[in-house]
Amino acid sequence: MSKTELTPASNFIRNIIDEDFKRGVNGGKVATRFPPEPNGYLHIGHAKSICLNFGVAGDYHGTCNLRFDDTNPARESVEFVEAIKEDVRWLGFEWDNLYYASDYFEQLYRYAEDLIRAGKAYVCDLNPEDMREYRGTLTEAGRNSPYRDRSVEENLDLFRRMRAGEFEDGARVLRARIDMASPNINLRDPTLYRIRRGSVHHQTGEAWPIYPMYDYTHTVSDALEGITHSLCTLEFEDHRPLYNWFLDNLDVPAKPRQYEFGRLNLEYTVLSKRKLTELVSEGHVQGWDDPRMPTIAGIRRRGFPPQALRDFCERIGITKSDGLVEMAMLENSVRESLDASAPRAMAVLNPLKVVIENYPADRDEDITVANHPKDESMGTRTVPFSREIYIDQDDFMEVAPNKKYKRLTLHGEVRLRNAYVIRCDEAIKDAEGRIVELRCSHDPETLGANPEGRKIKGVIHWVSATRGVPAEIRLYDRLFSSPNPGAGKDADWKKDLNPASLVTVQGVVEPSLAQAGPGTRLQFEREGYFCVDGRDSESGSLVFNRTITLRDTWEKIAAKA
RNA sequence: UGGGGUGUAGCCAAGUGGUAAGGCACGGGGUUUUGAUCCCCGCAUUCCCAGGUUCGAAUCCUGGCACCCCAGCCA
Repeated sequence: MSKTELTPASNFIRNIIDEDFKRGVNGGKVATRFPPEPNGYLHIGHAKSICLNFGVAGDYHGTCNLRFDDTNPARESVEFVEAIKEDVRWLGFEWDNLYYASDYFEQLYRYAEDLIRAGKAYVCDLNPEDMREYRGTLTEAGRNSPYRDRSVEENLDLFRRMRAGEFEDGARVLRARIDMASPNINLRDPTLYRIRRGSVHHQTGEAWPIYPMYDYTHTVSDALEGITHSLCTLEFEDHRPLYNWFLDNLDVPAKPRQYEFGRLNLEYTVLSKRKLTELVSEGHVQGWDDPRMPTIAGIRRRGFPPQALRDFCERIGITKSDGLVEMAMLENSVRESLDASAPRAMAVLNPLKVVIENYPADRDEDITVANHPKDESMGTRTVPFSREIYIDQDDFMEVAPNKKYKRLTLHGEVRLRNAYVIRCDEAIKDAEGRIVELRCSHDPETLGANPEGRKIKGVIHWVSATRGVPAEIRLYDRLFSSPNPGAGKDADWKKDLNPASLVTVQGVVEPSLAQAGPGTRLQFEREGYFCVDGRDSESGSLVFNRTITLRDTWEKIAAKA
C-alpha cells in the first residue's frame, strides 16, 4: 500500500487529450502506439514512452498498438523483437494490436506511386555526397537536384525498376518534392526510399530491394492504424511539418496529430541505444540484461519491480523541457515499492563467527518470525538459532568510534534481530590482529521480550553457522561514476565507466531461502533489497543480486557524526 | 549567422490575469527488535534578466540572455 495517493502527474499531453476527448475530436476515441525499432533492447527511457502511450490509452478507454518500426533491416533482428515484447509485458502493459511497419510495405509503395503521379515525388540519381552538397547548410538554402523535374512517366518507370531490383544500392533514391530552400532542412526534398538489395529483412526476407525511410513510413503507419495522438520525443519536433505534409498530400484514412515530449535523462546513466549497444558488444557488461544496464531487462534482473518503474514515470511527468533527473528519484520509487512488497529475510554478507558460550551446543531452536514487519498477510517463517552464528564484520568494533555507534562492541550488548540480546565477552584475533571470532553470552529472557530496566538500542542481523546456506552475493554499483556521462557531443563517455560497479562476496543466508527461485525479491534485514538471480553453474550455490541499498547506510551516519 | 524548442527551489514538476500545488533531496523532532518503514514540522515574499501594460503579472507585450535539437540513402 502506497503511503500517499499520488495524484497522477498531469501533463500537457494529457491536457491536450483531455480537451480532444471532451470535445469529441476523433469521435471521442484515443488511439496511441509505441513504435520501437527492433535494433536493441528497451531501456528506462523507453519505459517513459510506454507508460505514456499505454497510460493515456488506458485512461481514456482507447487503444495502444505495439508497432515495430522495422524499415532498416541492417540493424534489426527477431531477438530484439522478442525482447521488446517481453519487456512491454513485464512493465504491465498489453497492446491492442501488434504491427510491423513492414506489414505496410505494399501500401507504402502504392502511396509512393501516388505521390509520383501527383508530381510530389521524384527519383533522384545524386550520390550521397552530392545530395548533401545540394541540401545546403543550416544557414544557406539548398539547390534543386538536376533530377527534380523528371516527368511523371520517367519517375514511375524508374521507381518501378528500383522495386524490381534493377539498380545498385545507392544508385538512386525516391525523394519528396517539397522545397529545397526551406529553413527546415527536413523539408528540403527528403528521401522516401533507398535501395538495399542484399538485405535480408527479419520479417519480409528478401522480398524488397527498396526500403522506405522513417518519416514517410511512420506517418503512413500512424494514419493506417487510425492513431489519433502520435507521441514522440523532442528531436522530432522539426519533423512535424513533414509529418503533416505527408498527411496533406496522401489520401490516407486518418489524420493523426504528432505531439512531442522531452526524453528522459537520468543521472549516472547512458540512455542511448547506440552507446548501450557498444557496452554490450565491447564486453563492458555481460549482456543487454546485465544488472548494471539501464535496460528493462537489466533492471528486471537487478530486481526492480515493474510497479517502481511505472511509479517513477508517473512522478517525473511529461514535459517539453529537458532536464537531468536525479537517481534518488528512481531509487525512491524502487524502495517504496520494495518496502511494501519484499518479504524480509536475514543474510550475512561478510561473515564473522560468533560463539554463544552459554547456549547449549546440542540445542537447536526454531524461532518463528514475521516475513514483514507491517504486513501480516505475508505470514511467518522459521529461523534456526544455534550456539554458533555469523554476524556481519561491519557490526562489530572493539570500541565504539563515536556516540552514534550502536552495534556490538567488546563488553557491549546488542539485540540479535528476531532473537536474543547478546553480550560480547571476548574478541579472538589471528596473528595479524584481525578479529576472527567473537565469544558472547546470551540472555535467555530476551527472546521476544525486552529486558526490563535495560534499553538495548542496537539491533543486528545474523545467520546460524550450522544451518545457514552459503550464497554468492553480487553487489552492484552504478556503471558510471559521472552524473552525466559523456555529456556534450561525442565526448569520451566511456572514460567514466566505474571499475567497481560489480563486487561479488561469499555470504550466508538463512535456510528458508534455500529453494528460492530466480526473480524472488526480498529484503535482507539491514542490508538492502536483493533478488535471486539463479544458481551458480559450478558450485550450485544461490546467487543474489543486490537491487538497492537501504536508505541510510552506516557510512552516511558515520560521516555526519 | 537559418529553423525549431525550453527556462518556476539542489532535482522533477503543477500553474493559462486574482496573490507560487505536489514529489524527490535536505534539515529538525517522534515511534520502532531493521540506523529501514511510519508519523509530525521546516524548506521560493517570488517564477532566466530588463523594461512595459494592468487595480493586480510566473501568466499579456517588447527587448535581451542561457541551454537543447536539426545539414543520414539511421530511427
